[in-house]
Amino acid sequence: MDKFDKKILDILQHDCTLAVSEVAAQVGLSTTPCWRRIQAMEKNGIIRGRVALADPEKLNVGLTVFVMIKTNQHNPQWLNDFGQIADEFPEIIEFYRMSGEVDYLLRVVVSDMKAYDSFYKKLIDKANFADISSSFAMEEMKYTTALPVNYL
Amino acid sequence: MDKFDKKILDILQHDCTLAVSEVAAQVGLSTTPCWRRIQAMEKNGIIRGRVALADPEKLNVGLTVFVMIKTNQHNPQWLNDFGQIADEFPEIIEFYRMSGEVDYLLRVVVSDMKAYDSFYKKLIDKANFADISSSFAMEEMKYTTALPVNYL
DNA sequence: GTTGAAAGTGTTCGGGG
DNA sequence: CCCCGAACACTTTCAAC
Repeated sequence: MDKFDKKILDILQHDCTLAVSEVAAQVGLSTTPCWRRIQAMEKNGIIRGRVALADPEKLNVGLTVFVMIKTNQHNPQWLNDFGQIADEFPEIIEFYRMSGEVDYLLRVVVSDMKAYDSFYKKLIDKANFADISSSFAMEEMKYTTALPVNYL
Repeated sequence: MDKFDKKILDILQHDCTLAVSEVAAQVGLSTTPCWRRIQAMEKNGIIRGRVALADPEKLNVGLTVFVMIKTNQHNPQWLNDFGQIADEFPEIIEFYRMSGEVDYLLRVVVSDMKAYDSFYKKLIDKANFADISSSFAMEEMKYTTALPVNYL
């Protein structure tokens, strides 16, 4: 991972529709080596994939809710079960196991409060929690899928 | 947004490297109308862009921290200033204005605890907070950029 | 909506320095 | 690392149904 790879990755993390020749020009390489570097990063998994990003408002999922969950069943079985449940809900787009007070944190996207209530009921119907609390996002100030490349 | 558009969008949200002909086959359309639908969704902003996704571990930003912030300056000026500060930090990849107890929530990615401490110091140096607390993610159970298409 | 086809562009590699 | 170049695939349109 030299500076060329970092630049290439930074560009592609913001826009992957660019032609390889265009990327090459921006980083100061010719097409062939630039293309080879991209191939390499795809092969070794640095680049996980390329996806289209959709507009939440236009998809009618403008409400983001963070759900903090505490459990009293701290075993692999429960964790595994809950992981599968989370996979079934397309509304759950992020899901972390946490340290500290809260055991799990979810980011959920729905259309509105009513839809969230409906989601909430479905969720607690499927899994058992010691405690669950919801925090509502009023505004998305920043959202990027581009990871910083300067910790290397 | 009929069922064809939903299917197309769902596919592209998971993989946008597919050829239009491939997408068309999967949704049960021929290439031309499928291509037209994609163009339309790009034009009206349903599709915001196409990006490459990178692997956090391999980029050395495997530690996700959620930062909960309270302020005592509830005015547009402070909000605007803080928004600009957040933009300057590539470690801040998500940033929400919240309702309830917490005023703002950040998702921050860094390499390790030491790097987070360094980030933390830089952050509180630039902005003034009434209260700030950090929650650390132990494990990323689920992360997807694909929004659900069934709230339409 | 469909098919088929043409033209332009980018990819994906060879082989050269 | 650079350049050249050729084969191929895909995109992008158009015309006709």
